[in-house]
Amino acid sequence: MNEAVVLTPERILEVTEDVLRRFGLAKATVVDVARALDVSHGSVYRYFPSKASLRDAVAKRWLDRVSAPLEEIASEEGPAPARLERWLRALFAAKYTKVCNDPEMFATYLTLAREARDVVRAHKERLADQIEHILSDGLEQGGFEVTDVKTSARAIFDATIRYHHPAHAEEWSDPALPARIDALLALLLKGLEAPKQR
Amino acid sequence: MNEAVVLTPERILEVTEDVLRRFGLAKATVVDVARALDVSHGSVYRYFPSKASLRDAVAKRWLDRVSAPLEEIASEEGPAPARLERWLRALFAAKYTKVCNDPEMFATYLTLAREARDVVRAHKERLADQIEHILSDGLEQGGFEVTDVKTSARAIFDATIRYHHPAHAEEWSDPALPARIDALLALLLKGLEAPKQR
DNA sequence: TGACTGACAGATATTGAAATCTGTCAGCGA
DNA sequence: TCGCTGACAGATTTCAATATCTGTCAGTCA
Repeated sequence: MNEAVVLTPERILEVTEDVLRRFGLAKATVVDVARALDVSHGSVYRYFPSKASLRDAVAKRWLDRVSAPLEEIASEEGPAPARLERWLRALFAAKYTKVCNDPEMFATYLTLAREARDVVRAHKERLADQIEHILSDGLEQGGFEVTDVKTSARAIFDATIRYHHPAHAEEWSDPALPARIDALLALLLKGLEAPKQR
Repeated sequence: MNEAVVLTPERILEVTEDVLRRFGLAKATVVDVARALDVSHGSVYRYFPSKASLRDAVAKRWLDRVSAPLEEIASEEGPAPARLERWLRALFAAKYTKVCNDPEMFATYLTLAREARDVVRAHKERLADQIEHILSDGLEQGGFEVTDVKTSARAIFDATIRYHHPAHAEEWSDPALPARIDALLALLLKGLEAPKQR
């Protein structure tokens, strides 16, 4: 199944994701991963110093797949308010889609992420930076009025946490979800908005 | 220790809290509670149909001790914006104080609350109603501009969830917490604010 | 009569011995 | 030389026997 290709971190990560999908987080062992790769488990330790570091790397891959497409939106041209709204909705949709399509895998990654605290911190910072970038554009364009871009970016991230943090995923099945998101986004965008007249 | 007083639901709840504090959630049994009350465990089942219902009642008591003082603030007189800010800060402070003073007991109640889903739902609704009341006052007074009071109340509740939902308690030790709260509240209050001039 | 007891059945938790896993490393083979 | 193997020690998990707990109810006692 796995041809005699060179062993690389990348290949180990791919196979690890596969093993996690088939065995589940609790059952998946380094020995399982090694078996799927047709090597001894000692070889895996040549590339990842511990099981924890392997798990961290898997978590990072997963989170990067979330933030990469958002980076696209953040660095687009055009009016910042609409772009911020699009960016936030994309973030919510990405998380929402993941839970709906494969709740089991979502739970796996959630537990993984809980343990990979540094990886998650970096991910959050990356997202906050993207918001910050949009806010900066909005300031220049005159559409936004904010005193401190960095602080406001964190505030936006925090204020929307209910719709992107996995701890609240259970409540995303609420049928009133779209309405609640609309209300929240309207409130936040109005809070950022520069006064129209004077 | 426990005199031959009549057995009441109230007394059972008090003693149950005590037992939870001493034994911890995992170890506390109905038999322990009965022993502390100097009755057989069968007697406890006369007042609470199951261990789950006893736990629910304990969770409710705990949550009521949070919402009662907030009710005070919500029904005060005076300008709504300042009152909303005070109400939210009181909510954050109540939760924050609980974690800091007795993290173990906080963890116990957190687990308890996770299982008492109906009780928690009612608690959240009660809080949202209080916000709604303040927003209504603000509408009348002309300080707030909102299209739907109920929806906006939910949005405020959701937007501040990071600072009152126990799932995020671990992150409340961030030294930048006060600054982040200030930024979030400023953003939200600006979002609710009625335009000053025309 | 009605609040309480205590023995009971079935469900759940604990425990300790056995199995498996993680992480290391000396040595093998290309 | 360099990547890999496989055996090993100590840590962790599993599993089945045992103990404890939950929820019930016929019966006691004030």
